[in-house]
Amino acid sequence: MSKRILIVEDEPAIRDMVAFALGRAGLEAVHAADVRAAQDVIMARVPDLILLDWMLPGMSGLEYARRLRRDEMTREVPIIMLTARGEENDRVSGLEAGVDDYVVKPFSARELLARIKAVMRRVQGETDAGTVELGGLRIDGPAHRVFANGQPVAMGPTEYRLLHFFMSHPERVYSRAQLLDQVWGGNVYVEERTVDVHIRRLRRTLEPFQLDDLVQTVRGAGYRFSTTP
Amino acid sequence: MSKRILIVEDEPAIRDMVAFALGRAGLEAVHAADVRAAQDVIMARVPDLILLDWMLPGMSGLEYARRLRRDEMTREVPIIMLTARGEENDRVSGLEAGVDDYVVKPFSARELLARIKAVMRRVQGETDAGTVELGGLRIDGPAHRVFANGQPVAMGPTEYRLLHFFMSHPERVYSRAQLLDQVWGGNVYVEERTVDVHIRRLRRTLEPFQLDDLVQTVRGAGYRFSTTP
DNA sequence: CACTTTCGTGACGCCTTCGTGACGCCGTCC
DNA sequence: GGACGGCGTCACGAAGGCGTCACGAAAGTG
Repeated sequence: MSKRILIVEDEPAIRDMVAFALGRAGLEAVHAADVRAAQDVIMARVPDLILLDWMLPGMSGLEYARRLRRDEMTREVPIIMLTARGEENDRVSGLEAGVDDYVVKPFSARELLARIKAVMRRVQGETDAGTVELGGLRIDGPAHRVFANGQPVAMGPTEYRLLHFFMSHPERVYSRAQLLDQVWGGNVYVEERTVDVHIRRLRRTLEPFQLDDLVQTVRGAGYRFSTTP
Repeated sequence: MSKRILIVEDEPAIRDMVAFALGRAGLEAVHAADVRAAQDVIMARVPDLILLDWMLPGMSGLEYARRLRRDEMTREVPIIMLTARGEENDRVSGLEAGVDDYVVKPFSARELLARIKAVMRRVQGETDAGTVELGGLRIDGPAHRVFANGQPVAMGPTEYRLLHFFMSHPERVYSRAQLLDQVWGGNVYVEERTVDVHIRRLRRTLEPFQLDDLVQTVRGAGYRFSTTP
């Protein structure tokens, strides 16, 4: 199954050039002219990477990028924005909104491919299906439900996102700042210690199932989800 | 220990602007006017990120980037290049040479900081590196864990950093001053004998596994990590 | 064999980091 | 509009590390 790239771009010239370049590189290009069409494509199959034009009919690309980042399905799909030259402030907003990289028009096919390659290599190994099962815990992504030893568990939205992130990236330490980035989403302004509190709440809901030691503290570094104490 | 950024740039105007911006953001800026000076800085302590001017006296920045990528010490330090506008082909060569990102002059301090932040976060999450295995010891960098003969070992943060540094640079003697630079970070004022104490603590945690003689004393010179007594 | 230098080691007090309960705010649901 | 649940922040306390010191052992030095 080859990598599928979604191009959200309304200018036919660029779209065709990109599609041609991707095709030659052995990547599958899917094209959408606006946000509505893009959503249809995503519903059919979540792409491996999204090329997003800065200006879209009806909605700015930046706004759409934020929306993609909020959506559970597309949260971890890398996004490369295609921008016109200039507008540094907005480029910053994009990076802060979670966009992975930029390519400035006019760009060469060669540059675009290099960027795509770099971004995909960067996120490799972090691919994520909706449902995860690990160490007595199971998360059913589509159903948005958690089971501990087969028993359904109730928890708040933030706890859920935190647990989901941890289970998608086990055996790895994340600092409070990283968790704020990944779980709370790009640039919310929240105290770092807030993470501690939610770790506590997550542990408390897992306590009745003796699963609270899956969430481990690494002093001076952050937290880790691991099945081996 | 704050993050240390090395700026390799010969134009004083840009250098000062960058240093000022970094300082305000709580990052430590170290500056070098040419490649030779940069190497000196790196020898003192490997920086957390390198800002590299495209044109340098004596050597092109791209060439230097390649050299940094070949060197064991700096292989995994992210590099951001500062380039003049234009020359897309070369930008591609840079990405292929392992440069992590570009900032095009003239750039705003805000954009630079956003890029730096993005790159550091990216590298932090991605790196499989930091994983070392040597002489019965294994350090899992991402998981922030140490195994001795397969058994997990608990230790404090400083012990961990010390061991990690030693295992990344085995068979080589480091003076107490060098260890303070590399492990504690440049500008901390601590007694040199403090190193002794942490060496002692590291040995003690390795003792139960008969691995404590990996850390060797070189009288009058410093300490060494070696698999051959 | 004295004498000096260097290193190992245990103990101690301070400071940072983390866990935890409580509180107030805000949105949602009856 | 009242109740409720979830979230972010704070304050306090406990625990764990860390840096320093002092003393003794070991290794050079002459």
